[in-house]
Amino acid sequence: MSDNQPKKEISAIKGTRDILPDEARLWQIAEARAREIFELYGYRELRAPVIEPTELFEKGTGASSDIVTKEMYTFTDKGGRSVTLRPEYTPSVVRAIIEHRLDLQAQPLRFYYIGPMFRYDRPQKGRYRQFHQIDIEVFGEKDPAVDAEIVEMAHRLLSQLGVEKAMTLVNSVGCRKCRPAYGQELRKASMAARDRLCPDCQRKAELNPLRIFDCKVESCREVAATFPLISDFLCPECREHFQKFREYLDFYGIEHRVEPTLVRGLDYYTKTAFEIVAEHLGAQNAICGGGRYDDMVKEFGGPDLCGIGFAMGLERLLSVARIQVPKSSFVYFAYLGQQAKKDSLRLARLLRSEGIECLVEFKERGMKAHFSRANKLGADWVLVVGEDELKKGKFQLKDMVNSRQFEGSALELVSLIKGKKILE
RNA sequence: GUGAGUGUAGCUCAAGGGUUAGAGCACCGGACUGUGGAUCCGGUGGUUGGGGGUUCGAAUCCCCUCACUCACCCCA
Repeated sequence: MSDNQPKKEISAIKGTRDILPDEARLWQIAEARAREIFELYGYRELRAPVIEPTELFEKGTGASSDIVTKEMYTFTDKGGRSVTLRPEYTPSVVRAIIEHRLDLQAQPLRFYYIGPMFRYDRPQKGRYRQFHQIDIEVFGEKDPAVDAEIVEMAHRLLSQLGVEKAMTLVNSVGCRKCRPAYGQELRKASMAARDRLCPDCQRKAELNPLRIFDCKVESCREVAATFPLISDFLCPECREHFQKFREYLDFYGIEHRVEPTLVRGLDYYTKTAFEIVAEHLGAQNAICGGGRYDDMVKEFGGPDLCGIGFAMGLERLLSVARIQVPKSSFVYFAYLGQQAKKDSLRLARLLRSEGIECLVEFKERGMKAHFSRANKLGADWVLVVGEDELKKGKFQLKDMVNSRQFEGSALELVSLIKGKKILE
């Protein structure tokens, strides 16, 4: 035991942070808007645990994905089970559907959830180890109209939160019938051009040729321009689905750009993949990402139930949102003496039961100090409780914004405060 | 995991080898014992991220380490 260890202050662990009250207010508003909007479209909240068996993600997210291979918070619990803090939400919902036979309910099923996710990444702007997602999923609806509807719903939320210049990128990644052929062709092309690629892309040619498309090196871009595109390989069914999806987007008046190289990092997507990107977010500019995953439920041993959904990153969303915080108003009690303190406490109970926020501080102060304090705290009203008031049963109420003062009984002042609240 | 940048008071920043590391804001108190914001005065607050080295002398120069930030990778 060494006693000269450098004293180290305990701080939040890397990639996590505290959301202090001023900021938490913005979170509350954003979350409330999301819930309101999703409920308008028939979505209902489904809360799954933060912690799940590790195999859920190995199977669902994909054993070869970056998330599973190097970004999961995985540990062994006291019972010897391997458990993981969820890095994403979709596999949990799929698990819940199968476990509770939710597929027996009338379809389509629509769920939403808001909560923390965990990924052991190196933190940077817009990327944290504990981050928060707004997640929605629809099960049992094959019609591409629903693909467009969730994009439209995402845009409604963004516009409610004052997010401007959000660009929608769309693609179809095909299905198990048509995608493999494309993968082979792309690999063939990239391997053939290997010696003209940068070292980084030479590695990608073997591991994930799709990533060569977003290399910034000019020579790589030239090479990549000659590569085949998924759009030329889509089977008739996928092609039609993608076309209808885009028709519905046009129907909704949602501007979008086809991004033939948009694949998303998760293995399970089929057909539709999309992303919404925003400005001023730095390198991590995707504010929302989603797509269709028609095979996942079945692969988990469940019924043949198609799915589609998206996730929005709350941290990223809030960094581009412009949220008006409604002004709250409260009454500060300026009392003089022990008796008045108790009367203040009693009056505050009355006002609170009328829905009025009250603050009675326990430290005794002079009248000047009370007002000074009330001003600093941003009180809208100061209720003066002193000997004179107690004798008369009438109190002085000062409007701190207009510097006007009123006198009245407790009930008269209640209606005065409530009346003003309604006017605002 | 790789690379770069930054670490001085709660916050924003000075001091660039030379007394006891300063200022503004914030906080607490006073001028002002029944009425706020302004002004003035005073006060609390620092092992200069941590450790080692060079030097008569280190916040300052060197090495190590930690933290934060941004980027790569990947993604929300």
